Amino acid sequence: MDNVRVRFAPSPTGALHIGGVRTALYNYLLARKHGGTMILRIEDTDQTRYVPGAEEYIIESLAWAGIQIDEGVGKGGPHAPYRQSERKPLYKQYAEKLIADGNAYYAFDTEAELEAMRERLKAAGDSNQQYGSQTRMQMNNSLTLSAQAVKEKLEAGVGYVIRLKVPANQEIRLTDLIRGEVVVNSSQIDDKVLMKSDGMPTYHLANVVDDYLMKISHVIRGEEWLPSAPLHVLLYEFLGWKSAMPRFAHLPLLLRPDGNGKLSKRDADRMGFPIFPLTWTDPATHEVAKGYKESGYLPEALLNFLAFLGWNPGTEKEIFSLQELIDEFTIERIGKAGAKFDIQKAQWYNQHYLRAKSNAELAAYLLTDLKNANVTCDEAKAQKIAACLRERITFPNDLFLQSKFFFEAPVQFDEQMISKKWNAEVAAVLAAYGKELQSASGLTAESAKAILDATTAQHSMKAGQVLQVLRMVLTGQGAGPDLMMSIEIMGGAEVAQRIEFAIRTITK
RNA sequence: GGUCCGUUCGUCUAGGGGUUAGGACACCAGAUUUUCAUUCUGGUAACACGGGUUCGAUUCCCGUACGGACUACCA
Repeated sequence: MDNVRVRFAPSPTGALHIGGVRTALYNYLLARKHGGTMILRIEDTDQTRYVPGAEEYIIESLAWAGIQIDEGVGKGGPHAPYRQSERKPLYKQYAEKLIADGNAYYAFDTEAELEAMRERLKAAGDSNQQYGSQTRMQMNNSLTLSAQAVKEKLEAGVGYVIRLKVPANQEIRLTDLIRGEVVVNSSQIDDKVLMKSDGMPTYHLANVVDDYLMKISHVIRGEEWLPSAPLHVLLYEFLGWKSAMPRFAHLPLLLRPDGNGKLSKRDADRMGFPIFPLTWTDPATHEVAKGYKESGYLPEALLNFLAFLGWNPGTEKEIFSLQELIDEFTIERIGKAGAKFDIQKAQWYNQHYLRAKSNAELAAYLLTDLKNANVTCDEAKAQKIAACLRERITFPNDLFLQSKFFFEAPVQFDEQMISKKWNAEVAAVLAAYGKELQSASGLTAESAKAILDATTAQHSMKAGQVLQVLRMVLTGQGAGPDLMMSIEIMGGAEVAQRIEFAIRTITK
């Protein structure tokens, strides 16, 4: 496959949905696999829905995820500009060519007239109330008006749109790389607006024109576009670009985890997982939606997870680096059915990639959190903590959460545990152990254990009899990482102090 | 409603005319771990339904059901 040119073409109406990230990823994988070009085009033809900051957000999100753009907004390239609003003057000539060829027409219908038409058809029991071959001759357009009248309206500045004149009863075929051949009868397609009354093209015209001009080889987009794909095919035909038409691949949708339907922000909020790659603050409502990044997801984990939502290599391997994904990716192996979004699997991937990191890398996460909490800790200690916590974490932040007891001595102890396990004998052993540790030099997990064994033996006990209490005394918790390692990290003096405090508060 | 798309364990999926229908996540159990977690071992669990075609269908075809997308001067 040579000259693969793909585009990710979001519209800046808000934060980038996680499904959009997957669409971008698949585009990117195909581009990289074939040494092609990944283009970012911003489809901002709807000026009323423009959200400030959305474009920057999209660019930052892709950058964070590791999806690199070769050409496009924020990057430039031979087909600049890549923002459709800036390409506005370009589109009209194509619409006019369509009119000149008799494939499109001016329409002057007001909103009320359109509404009236739909009502009329509905009342007549018509199954589809569309502006098309059945209805266009009853409407207010350049097909029904005299050339003179049209000219006058245009000159008078009467608002108009340009509509595609979709032929009646004609089979339109397209080959979708994922779904095979799709056939639609043109009578099902309405006379779509190509140019809006504000002079902007609609998505349909803009995307076809731009894909052609930008020499796009593959259009990989969500399944929600499949119904309008035949319309796009028609446009390529009318514009005389049939031979240059890109190949289509309509991706299965990302579905909500429970029940059915497209994954939405509401579902994500309700179930407590992010829907956006980066934290997004809605400029209008100031509502904040936490992102994957801020929630502690690693980009490599997210990408691996996303890649497998609708695609798989056909082998049993599930862990893929971005490069491996690139090497293995093929459109043919993309599934047809929608995929329910399973956040647990995402967490599993995250845990996996987190564990693959070195203690030094994990320590860096911990140190950052510690610093934000105004807790001082040296690198060596942080690395030791990372080492004993690394098997227990899903997110970087867990390191901080689970290591709190290292920096903060417990102030109260579980009543149940005390009443069950605490007695004078245990207190005596603990007191003796604390004393031993205080004087022990070069304390390690091994020596801490040896001393514990010796101390308990002196009291005719076994280590197991006091370990749970010891953990409670030292950490305030009933469960946690290896206690002897924890003691090594805390140091003899600190341990002794905590034991002393516990004896004082519990026996009182 | 209409059009289009889809349907293998709870979830992501592999597979494909004859298989003990495979893996992963999740879940459950056992082992290890003094705890929890990890790790290891094992387990529960699926071809939506009905007709064809065929010696044989989960796989191919047709229906049905169910689900989804679309049906704007939104993308």
